[in-house]
Amino acid sequence: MTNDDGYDPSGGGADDVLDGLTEAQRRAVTTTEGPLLVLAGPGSGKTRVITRRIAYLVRCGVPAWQILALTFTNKAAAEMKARVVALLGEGPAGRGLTVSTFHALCARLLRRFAPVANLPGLSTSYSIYDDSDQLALIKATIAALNLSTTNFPPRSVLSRISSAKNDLLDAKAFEASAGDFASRVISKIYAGYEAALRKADAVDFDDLLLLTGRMLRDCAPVREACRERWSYLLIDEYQDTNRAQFVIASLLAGSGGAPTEGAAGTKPNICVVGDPDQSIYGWRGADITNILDFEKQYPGAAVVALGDNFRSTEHILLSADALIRHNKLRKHKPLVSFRGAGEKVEVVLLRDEHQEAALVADWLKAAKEDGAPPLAWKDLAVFYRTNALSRVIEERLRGEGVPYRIARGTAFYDREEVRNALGYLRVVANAADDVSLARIVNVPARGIGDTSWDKIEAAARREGTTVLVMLRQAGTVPDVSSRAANAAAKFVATLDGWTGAGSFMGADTPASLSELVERVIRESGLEGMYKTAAGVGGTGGDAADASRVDNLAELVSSAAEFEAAYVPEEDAGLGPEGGAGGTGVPPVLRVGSSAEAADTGGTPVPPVGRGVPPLLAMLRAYLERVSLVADADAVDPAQGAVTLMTLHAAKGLEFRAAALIGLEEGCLPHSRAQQNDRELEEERRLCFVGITRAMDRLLITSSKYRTIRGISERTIPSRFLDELPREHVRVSDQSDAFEGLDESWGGDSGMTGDPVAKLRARASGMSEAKPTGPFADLVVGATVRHPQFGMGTIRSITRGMNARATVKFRDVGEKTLLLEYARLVKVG
DNA sequence: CACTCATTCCTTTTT
DNA sequence: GGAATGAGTG
Repeated sequence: MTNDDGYDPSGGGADDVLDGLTEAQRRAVTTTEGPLLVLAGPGSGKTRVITRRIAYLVRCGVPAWQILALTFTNKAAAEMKARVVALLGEGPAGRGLTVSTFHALCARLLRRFAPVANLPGLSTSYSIYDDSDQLALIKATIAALNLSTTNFPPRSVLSRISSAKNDLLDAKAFEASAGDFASRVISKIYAGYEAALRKADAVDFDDLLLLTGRMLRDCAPVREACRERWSYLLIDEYQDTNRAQFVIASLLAGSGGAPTEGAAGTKPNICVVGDPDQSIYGWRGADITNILDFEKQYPGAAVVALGDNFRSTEHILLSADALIRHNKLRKHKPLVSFRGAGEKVEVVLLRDEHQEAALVADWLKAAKEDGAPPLAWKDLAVFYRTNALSRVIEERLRGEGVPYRIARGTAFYDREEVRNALGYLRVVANAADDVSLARIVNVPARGIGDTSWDKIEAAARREGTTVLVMLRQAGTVPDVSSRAANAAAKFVATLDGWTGAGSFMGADTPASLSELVERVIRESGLEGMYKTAAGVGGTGGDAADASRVDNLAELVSSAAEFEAAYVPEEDAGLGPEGGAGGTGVPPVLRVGSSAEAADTGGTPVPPVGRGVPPLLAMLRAYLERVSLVADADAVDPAQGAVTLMTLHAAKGLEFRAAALIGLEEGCLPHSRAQQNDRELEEERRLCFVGITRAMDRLLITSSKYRTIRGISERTIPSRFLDELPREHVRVSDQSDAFEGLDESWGGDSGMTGDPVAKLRARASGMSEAKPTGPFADLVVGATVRHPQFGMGTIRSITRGMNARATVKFRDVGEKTLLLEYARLVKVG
């Protein structure tokens, strides 16, 4: 992006990097020494400050390789790097600068230091498991423990484990903290899952952080090597860091993660940038106190607040400001617009989601035309809380011929066909990777079905070896049919053909990465499988399958591209440009160069590349890369279409005009996020993020009825609508427009009182009334008896068709019951 | 062993 | 309303 105005990269002094910055921005850039907290409000030029700061450091004589900048997304990292290069020029000045995501940095540190740091079950060719791999593994673990997936749903077990890892709790620590029965069982699953990961020489996303944090904490030589390499640390989106990331940052910075005391005397050059008001990943383990307590952790830290907003007009910004002021757990910082008053925010109440979609479509068209000059489709966006809301909008936009794209669309590397191909590649790179093997062993169907697999897998477990080893001797496994054994032999032979039986040498071994990928796709039968499904020649086939074939071809080109850019020496070192030679650039991050490392008897490690066939090394690097690219990286509003996305995906982006839909209780404060103030305030921040994405125009809609899971339900307008100041918003009620003239005909300017207030009052009055109809005596808090489960208390209840209640039973825990069948009896 | 039909279960998801 | 499992049949 180049909204960085007229800066001339050819200039040489440090001062030109400051051109055009405000006073506060300037302070954030030039306060280079010691800890610094930058509170960057929305649209305050945060990215510009970060990139200028890096350029300023370099201009002041700091070697670029001493600077480490950490982000959350690859996109942010790439943009940051590009903008720094634009500031410094392509020359040697920026050489060795490390801009990386947390996860990518950790992946490389682990690959580099796993052997030194004594991390059992982790070699340099470890696999990185994503969500679906994790799910497969956790299911297998639950099954191996003879537990049922109904009592322990894999997804929720996984999320428990994930949050434990985010808090740096390993299975043992988790067990120690496990209070109730379910938690103790989960701690067993956790332990089994960990063992399985280590056995497969694999880590999950959370492990990347957990293991790196532990390595930095426990292994002084590695810690020292990192601290020696990087003396200037910069972290973006700090409000979204979790406990593990916090510890990693603290250890890298050199404060040891110890509050106040331990840091005495040291003044690490750590600069964190973020906005507590935009913290929206608490549910994923992000800990907002990391940023709120920064000054406690580093006493005497400099603080710069960037509140000047260059993005949104006044009405929009002040609406957002008024809203966020309702949060209690927050540090206030003033928001000031530099873009003039602009138009008021439009709040419209609609009858149902179809009317809402129609209005949004009309509004988008009008916003496009009304702009001066007229806007492009790509300047427009629609935001919603949950993905399910996009469907109706999509249908309408399609019907009206408005081009749109969904920011979530399955990422390239997430597609089934691509994941299958990558599964083969993972098995090639890591013969212990049983999860990937399970995925692909019978895709396409080659006669090794579930029964044979189970037997071979059980045999492998008995022998304490990997499934692939057992597959090689499938004939000797009892009860495996000769047909399956033959199929297994053929499969193994194909695999060996690609790897030269593990040697990666010999005439038949692919000479390049792209050739390997191509052969895997062809010889595995994947290509043939999808071609058949697509109907060769295109007749009668499925268009989706045709695109699968294309995607496989695309994978080959992605491998070729990677190969072209790949430099083995850089892979061995750290930092994309930490290359060999040059002016004082350390070629490789090395353990054992410091005094302390020598004290602890740290042995210098051989470079990673040593002894590894080049093709294998390249494959590992390639797989690491593709494992770490995520959906959000693909969000690129550069196309000629309206962007539809969740509020979470919208963070960090901006649009000339935006529509925020579904402002209803239960939808924008989401029903699952109203348990406590912390959750509710995060919902409010989510709304804040949505509002502050809009530059010129903002539409907010709320629908009186919404179809949720197939049934139409009466809604209550979101409390957040009440919190928007009426001097900055224009409210209109169109929900009755087609229901006759009895009420508020033409009353869309609020002459007869505020429609939001009226509706909210009316609806909440209704919900407070005594429930009627069946089960009227069952209210939240009531004590009930169940024929099997005994006594309990009602935690929550939903009425209407299929009425359910969640009941906390004294003996058997919480259960959700269908009232129609449960025969609950109220007691007392 | 593979494919099809029914039953279940639903937030958000930077890596 | 819909995707994503699991059971059951060919």
